[in-house]
Amino acid sequence: MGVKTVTYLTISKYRGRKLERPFFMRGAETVARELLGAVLVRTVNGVRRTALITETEAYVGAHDLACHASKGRTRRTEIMFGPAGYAYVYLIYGMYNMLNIVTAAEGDAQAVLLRSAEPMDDWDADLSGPGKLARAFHITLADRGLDITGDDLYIVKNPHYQLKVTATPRIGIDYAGEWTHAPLRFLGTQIQ
DNA sequence: TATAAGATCGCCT
DNA sequence: GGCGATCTTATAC
Repeated sequence: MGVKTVTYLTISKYRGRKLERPFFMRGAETVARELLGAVLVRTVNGVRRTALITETEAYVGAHDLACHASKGRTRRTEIMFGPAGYAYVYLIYGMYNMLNIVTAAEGDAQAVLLRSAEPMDDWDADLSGPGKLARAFHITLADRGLDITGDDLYIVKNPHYQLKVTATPRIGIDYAGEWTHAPLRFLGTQIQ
């Protein structure tokens, strides 16, 4: 597995359209691919922070043994069975929050994990991992169920701006049997 | 009520 | 490359 060495252009005047609920009401794989090159936006400590999404993973439903929803409909996974466009946040290893976005139809427990991003607009931050990304955007368990199409946390995409997409197996799911090697992790690299 | 393990990271050698 | 931190969740007793 190679180290990411691509340097992204700073797009300080990035403009795009805020993603509304229908965008998320599709399969997690499609949403995960199309989120590459989109921009995550949140105002943290009074400062508007933006980051170009460069790595995602799709968790495609209760039949996906890597997906937490494969354990069934529990208090933890309840949000994933709900409508699309809301945050599924959980704590891993006792210290890192993971930011996911619920996708697909209500009752179909799919979600996309945001794994890494490139800070934009002169923001000096390391967003090169899901724990670091969530920490920098101040995502915590208190944000479970947050509406991703609302005013607090949202995503903007310029359909004319595309990244080259590479698919690989997902990280850290060796327990997932036949699903361990499914190419559902997506990396976006700049097209020259 | 108790226990084991986890969609990670940072520090160590 | 290995390992410890730290706590929620699911599952077992």
